[in-house]
Amino acid sequence: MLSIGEFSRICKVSTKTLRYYAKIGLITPAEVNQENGYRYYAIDQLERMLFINRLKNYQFSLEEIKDLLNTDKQQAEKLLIALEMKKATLAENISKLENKLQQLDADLSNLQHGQPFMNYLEKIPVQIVEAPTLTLLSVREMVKEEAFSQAYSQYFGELFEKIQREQLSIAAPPMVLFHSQEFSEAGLDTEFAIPVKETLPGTTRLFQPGKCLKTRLQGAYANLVDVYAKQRKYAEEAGYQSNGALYEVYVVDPSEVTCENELITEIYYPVKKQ
Amino acid sequence: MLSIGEFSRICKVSTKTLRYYAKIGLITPAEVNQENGYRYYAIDQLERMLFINRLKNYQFSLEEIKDLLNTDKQQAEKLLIALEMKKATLAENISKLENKLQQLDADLSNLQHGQPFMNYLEKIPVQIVEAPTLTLLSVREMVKEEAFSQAYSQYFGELFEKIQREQLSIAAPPMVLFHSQEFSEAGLDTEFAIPVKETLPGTTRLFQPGKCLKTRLQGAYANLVDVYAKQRKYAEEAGYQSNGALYEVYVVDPSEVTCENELITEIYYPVKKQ
DNA sequence: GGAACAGTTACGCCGCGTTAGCGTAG
DNA sequence: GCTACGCTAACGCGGCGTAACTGTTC
Repeated sequence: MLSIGEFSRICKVSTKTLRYYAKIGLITPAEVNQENGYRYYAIDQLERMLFINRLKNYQFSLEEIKDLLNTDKQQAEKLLIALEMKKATLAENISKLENKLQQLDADLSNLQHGQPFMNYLEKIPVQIVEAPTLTLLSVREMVKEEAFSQAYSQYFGELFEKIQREQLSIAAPPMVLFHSQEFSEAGLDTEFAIPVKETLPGTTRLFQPGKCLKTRLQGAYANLVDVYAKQRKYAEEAGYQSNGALYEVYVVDPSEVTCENELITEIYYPVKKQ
Repeated sequence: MLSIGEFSRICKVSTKTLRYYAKIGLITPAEVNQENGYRYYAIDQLERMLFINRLKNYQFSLEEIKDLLNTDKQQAEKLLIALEMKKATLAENISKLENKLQQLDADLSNLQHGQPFMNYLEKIPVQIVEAPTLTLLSVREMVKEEAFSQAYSQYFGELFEKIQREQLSIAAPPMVLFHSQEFSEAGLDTEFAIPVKETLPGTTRLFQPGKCLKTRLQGAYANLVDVYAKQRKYAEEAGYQSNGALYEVYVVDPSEVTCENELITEIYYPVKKQ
């Protein structure tokens, strides 16, 4: 039998943590002295504790670990699935962090070349254009932000299939319209669209954005927010106001690009004079 | 002037978050209506908000961000330093995660080949050996766990320098002795040592571990804990008890290795019969 | 007059660390 | 009798989300 301190030293887990784990039922000492409440752990419990540490390392929550430990029997199966899921999310986290690191690096080199970090809004160019009228083949759905990239591939996949089936011809790169500019938990009212040359009543629709603020963005989608802000600011200063759904044109397809810096996106913000 | 909702939509920041930021003084609305308490933000504040988002993305805490925003004047300098530090910690985090991913993958493939994940303790081999007597050149310091790898390079660097200066000859790979097996905030009482052939009174010391449990570990240091546990268990079952400082021999130098799997470490646990 | 928006206060989340105040083992 | 170790209970942390209830704007 090991006292909580001894157990703590061997596993490199603080006594506070051990008491906490006992409280939440993750690992309870093999024996508790009834008189003084002292906890005593069996040597065999080391294994359980190490297992907990390992899973914790893999970013499992204590709740998940408890669950995995409690399904004693066919854990092999369940554990395997859980590990594979964790592996996926871990890999995802890593790639997100790598993107951030890349961006940070870009910002750093800007700064080192004397570019003022804070004035980037000034440098985003905005044009006023008469946007071309288009015929769109589209689907419109409520999409949550975190599910956007998944929705993107799904809906454009469907649209491209339809284009092939109906033997339509593509007139311009794919685009997305945001009908609500709300930022709510329900997600955004989003229309995925591909401009086509043909007009099929009931299937395609006419899109006439009219006068727009237009910005061409090179680089990661994380910079889109900057463009939105810049366009808002520009509109305010030039006496324009919003006139319809904001839309983006994906000039370079994200799936055909190795580095985010190669992405090119055009942002259109329909406006009218106040 | 933008209402909190409009501001929220443009920056993609929830209103709850905006109110929270106002409370902690990170970004306070340009104007607050005295009658109804409504917050109104200036278009110019977009820039500050985007800056906050960017830094948050780079893993700055709100406290740090506040600090960076408040040093208005020479922020360029300060910002640069802060960004470079963040870059370093970010890179470090990424590599830690990559190590975890690698380990997870190893565990997964073990599982898929029918190796029971939970029984790894059984598979760690323990020998009983009469450990050789050595002459050590060493430094002994209190080291916190998180600072171990830094201390490792620092102290072994000093020791190697000394060996060159004094023209000593190395007798065996470097090793580390843990005199306290306590796991406390003060750190561990750690002795970094290199076995040498010469004996210099007052400089080197004799080390006679005697009978030891010995385990050779191939792979990441994260697995060391498993070995400690296994040796404890083995000792208990075989009727041994601890007899002096546990020590590790770094057969393969961690700085000369690209992949953690190539590491080889020997763990010695001095014991005597009960 | 109702929907959508605004406000406040208070509590919850995770995974412990940190007092504070006390009893116990060796 | 001292020191190291053990106990409990309560609060704190970061960064908000959520709930509950109320008031305001359009």
